[in-house]
Amino acid sequence: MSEKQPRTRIQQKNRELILEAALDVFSTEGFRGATLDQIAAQSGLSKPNVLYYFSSKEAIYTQLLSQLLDTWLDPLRALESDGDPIDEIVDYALRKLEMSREFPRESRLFANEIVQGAPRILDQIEGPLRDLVNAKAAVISDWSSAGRIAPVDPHHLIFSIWSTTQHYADFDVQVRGILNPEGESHFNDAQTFLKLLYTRLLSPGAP
Amino acid sequence: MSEKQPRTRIQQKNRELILEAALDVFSTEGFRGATLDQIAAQSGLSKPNVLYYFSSKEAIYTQLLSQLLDTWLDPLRALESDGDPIDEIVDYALRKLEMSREFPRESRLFANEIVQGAPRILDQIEGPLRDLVNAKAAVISDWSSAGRIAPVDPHHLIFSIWSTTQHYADFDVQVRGILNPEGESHFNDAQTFLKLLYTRLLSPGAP
DNA sequence: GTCTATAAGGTGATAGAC
DNA sequence: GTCTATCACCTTATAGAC
Repeated sequence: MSEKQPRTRIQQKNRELILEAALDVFSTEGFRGATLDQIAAQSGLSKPNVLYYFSSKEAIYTQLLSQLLDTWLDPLRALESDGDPIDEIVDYALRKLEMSREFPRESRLFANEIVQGAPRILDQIEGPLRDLVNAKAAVISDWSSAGRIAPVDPHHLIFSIWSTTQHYADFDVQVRGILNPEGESHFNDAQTFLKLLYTRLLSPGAP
Repeated sequence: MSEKQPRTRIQQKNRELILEAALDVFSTEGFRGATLDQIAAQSGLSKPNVLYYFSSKEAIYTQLLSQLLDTWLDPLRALESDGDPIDEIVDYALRKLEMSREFPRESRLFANEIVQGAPRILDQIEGPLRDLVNAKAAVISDWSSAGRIAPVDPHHLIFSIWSTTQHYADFDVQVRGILNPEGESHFNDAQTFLKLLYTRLLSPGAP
């Protein structure tokens, strides 16, 4: 079902070179916009050589997507039902923001895929992702019922955390174009803002 | 500087047919992913005929982009300094959400463009968009200083409104894949959530 | 394992008849 | 204004020498 297993050290190394280059190219050009020429040039290998390690352009892309989705959901998996509710949710948002800072290419790869209708990853969304989200939404819902956080729609809360945090990776060009920072990072301000946003939203005693 | 002016009624009609079809195709495939064949088929015209009305594929795309950016910013322009601060900001968010509901293709067109580095619209972002955002951020900042809303970073507040609202258009496939609605709309829940989110964020008396 | 050469099909754009 | 035919280029993928 998966790609052939790498055997030698050089095979392993070259496969990683290709995936690293492909992440660069696919994340900024999308699947259709990327070319094997670009990936080959970026990886330092020849085009036929790239196709020696992966059977097709699509094989590289789907390999990237599937191995990334797992890591991408780690922050949500880490949301625990036995912690302090507001801390758990705020920390989740901050972990997601940290992912946008550290792995913007991965975020944009997913963004490209989803904006274009998720033709190659829809199954994963309606399966594993959906289940995980529903499980965590139930946890949040319990906190809400118990009065430990202000009443809130758990699914839309999760969507808002995704969108506000991934925005700093996916729309990075726009954010920087507006804030016009000469190299300085806006992530600290974003962090402060998001902490405030979700603390105020969830603190009990709101309407 | 712009395209040739349409003269006859049939020219006007065909140009609109093409732009409408192009919006469909570009918004789901991105610039590189879209083909003239698709646009021609979708518009009901032949491929050479499409190129009779627009000099190139790129001409269609840039025409779409520039005429859309203007409408896209209308909700922000409508934010007035002499209204009730919280109402103004919440209403702005709701207007943006309404745009996502009514014009998801336009939202995705921009999303595709920005995620891929905004190669054809960066000037507009660093120019008119930046100026408008800074002007409105100043208004919000004044409200904050006057104690009429809780202290908040105005730029990141605007970013969060963009991201949370456009998410329902740009990541529509994901949202529906998770909520799994059999045709029923989730926009009402989104509306309730966003109203809550920004009301709680901005109500004076928060930490 | 890596290369050059090339096949095979797609794609943007133009020519020229009507 | 619209069509058919077609060019020139790009892109994925394979063949086969080394």
